[in-house]
Amino acid sequence: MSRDSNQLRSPLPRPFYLRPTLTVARDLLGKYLVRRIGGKFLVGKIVEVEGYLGDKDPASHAYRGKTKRNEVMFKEGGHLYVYFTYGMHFCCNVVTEEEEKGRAILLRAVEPLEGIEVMRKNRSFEANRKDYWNLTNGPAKLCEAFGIRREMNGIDLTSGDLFLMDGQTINRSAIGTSSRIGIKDGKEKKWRFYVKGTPFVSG
DNA sequence: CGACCGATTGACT
DNA sequence: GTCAATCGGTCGG
Repeated sequence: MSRDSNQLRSPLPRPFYLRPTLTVARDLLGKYLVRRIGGKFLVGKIVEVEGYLGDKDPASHAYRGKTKRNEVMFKEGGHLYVYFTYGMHFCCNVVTEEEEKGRAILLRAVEPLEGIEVMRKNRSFEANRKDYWNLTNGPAKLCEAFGIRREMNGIDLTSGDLFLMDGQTINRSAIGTSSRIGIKDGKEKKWRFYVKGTPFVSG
């Protein structure tokens, strides 16, 4: 990472998130997910996301309206929605568009760039493991690597110590599109986006 | 209230 | 390829 990008470690501004969800989803590819812990940083380049479109989308947690569990999805864009699933895993989403839309983007995979030793510790990797793409190539894996847990549900990504920042521009031709993974309803919607040709995507 | 099951992962046949 | 882990949300009675 260059010195310049170190100096530009500031959150993406609110308007970035207040746009159509699928536009934001494609634009998230190449952006950096950053967590500051004391003076140190965990950084990963986003390489895979999925859009979930609220009441338009039977696969979305927000499909049937606001509940205690999904209320964060109805906040203004730029907040973090963390949910608990399968009795043991956390996954995180970026809320998009204006308040009450219930739309969000699931972060499915990042490429580790900085703070890899901390990520290995958070993921309980054995010292001899060389397959470090397995640190963050799944929605629950990246949450574990970054230490994202229940108590971070609802935080504002435009201020504070967990945020997204500008990163690399991904050419349109380098973006792959597919059905979303792990859902039953809404398979016909091609709302998964990923960077082609990297070993850091899930699956 | 009980039964079912999930935007997953890792271990194992 | 199959399957258990593990628990809170959701839905039917």
